[in-house]
Amino acid sequence: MARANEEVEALLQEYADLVAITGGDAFKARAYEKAARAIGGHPADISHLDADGLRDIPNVGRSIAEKVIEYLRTGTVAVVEERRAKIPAGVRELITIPTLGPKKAMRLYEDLHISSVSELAAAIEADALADLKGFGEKTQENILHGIRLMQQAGGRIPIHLALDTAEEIVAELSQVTGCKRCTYAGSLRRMRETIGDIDILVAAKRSAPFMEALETLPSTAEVIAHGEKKTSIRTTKGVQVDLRVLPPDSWGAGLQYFTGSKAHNIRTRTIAVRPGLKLSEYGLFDTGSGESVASRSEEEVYARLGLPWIPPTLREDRGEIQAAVRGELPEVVTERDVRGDLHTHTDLTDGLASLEAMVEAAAERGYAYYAVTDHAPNLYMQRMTDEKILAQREELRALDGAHHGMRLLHGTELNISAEGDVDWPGAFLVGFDLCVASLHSHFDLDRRAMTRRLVRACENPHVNIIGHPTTRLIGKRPGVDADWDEVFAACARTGTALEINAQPDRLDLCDEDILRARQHGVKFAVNTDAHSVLHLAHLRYGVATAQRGWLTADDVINTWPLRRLRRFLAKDGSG
DNA sequence: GCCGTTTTCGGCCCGACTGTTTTCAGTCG
Repeated sequence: MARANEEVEALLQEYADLVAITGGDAFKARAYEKAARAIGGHPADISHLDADGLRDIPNVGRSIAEKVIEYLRTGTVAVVEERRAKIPAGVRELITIPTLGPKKAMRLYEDLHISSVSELAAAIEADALADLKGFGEKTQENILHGIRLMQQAGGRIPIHLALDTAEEIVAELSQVTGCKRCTYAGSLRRMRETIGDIDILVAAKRSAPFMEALETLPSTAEVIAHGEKKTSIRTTKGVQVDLRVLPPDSWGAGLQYFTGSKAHNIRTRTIAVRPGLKLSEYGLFDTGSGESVASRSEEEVYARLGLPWIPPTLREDRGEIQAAVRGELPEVVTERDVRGDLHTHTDLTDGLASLEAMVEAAAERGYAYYAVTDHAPNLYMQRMTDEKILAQREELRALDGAHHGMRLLHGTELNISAEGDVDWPGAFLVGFDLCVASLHSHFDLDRRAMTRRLVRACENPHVNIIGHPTTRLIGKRPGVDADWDEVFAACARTGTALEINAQPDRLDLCDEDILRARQHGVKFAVNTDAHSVLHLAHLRYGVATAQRGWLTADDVINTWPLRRLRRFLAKDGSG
């Protein structure tokens, strides 16, 4: 993804927030939000576009195009700077607290001069909000709860941001003379859903050129520590990056060591002890002679311990070592196994790209099939109608097979009501090739009602996949409360797949839920829920999550040949 | 601020929930 697109997206979103906070025209704020999203999701690099080219992007008009040009030329936009001068950055941070929007943020700032999340938390603790209009007891409670949720993320960053940063740095350091190997390790290589800091490893004889290269990158804001073996920096986005340079002969041992997890490493080191070996980041050594017996590659190190190579996504000490010893490691699903995406949107509802553009992009990924699943009518803001979705079906049928023979499936994303019903009657639903059904409201039902609701959705003969099942947003919203074992059992019983939603802020189901669901014999669908062409590439995060849940290709319905998938979708027991 | 037109102005993502201001503003999906 072009960096300029992301920068401009962030800038326009910031301006939209500032307009909303300062009480500007709500439609103006929304116009900037829409433009931000459109530019962020635009497949081409905007830094090569002129004003006319920019205006060809939907929701970008003359005024915004001018501001983008101003930004690309000078690095700033005057009107944004003006608003920034009026509103401290911390005030904008306030609206990231769930249940706290621009109006309340502005009141807190104007009346109490609160301009950071920590100040707000302190003010509530000190009962300083008592006389403030609109901040009753319950509101304060909700805000504190929201702050706690944010703090639980604990400064960890979402995986996709970490991966983008890491890949850029790896690309840079790989160019440095003397670089034998370079990659990222740590929780990022294990593809955990959030990342604390980024570990980069280099294999080279001399470390200094790499340390210097890292310190002088344009994205480096601060050098935290500088040494011969390890250097730590903080990027302009506030992410800590640790670089370690290893002797080329230690590459495998170092990679294994720095990939972790800590618990996995403790187990591997313990295994080494019995045959008289010692495992460190420099190699596997014979305790008696001190001689290295393996270190060049991870495969070699694991093999010398009597283990097969273990995929990084499994290295969490969740039984992978024991499984490896027994020769029962799962052959985890890979991105290459996935034959199609079964949950995607177009600009008929809230997607950014046309049906044709999405289909073309999907075909370029080499998919054998692809489902379009726009929102159904009960998500009122999307204004779906029978006519619109049927017209889309016609359009889709006309495109079917036109791109590298990729087959198109017409679907929809239904809304599961509080009672567990979905949008259309069965007679209409039967016309779809597949139906995803998801929760979009009523997240706070009690456990029994929520469980019943989800089970009822599974029992609907037209519902094939439960989309983003827990509806959590990482660092923002916890998943809904349900008796998941009962839901998983219902999925297995009814032939309803559970989605592994690959959006990096969802990753829903999460790895641990997948492990549990798998015990019930549930099948899964790894879907991107793409709202733009670029989102199709988020599949990697969903696949990694599936791997962390120990899934094989056989567990994942969208790795299956179309014929087998269709039998599953028929939901009549033949799948 | 964007868009489409009924072309320079009026509509734009609608409806529900929540808490509180007891008649509705703020937030969310």
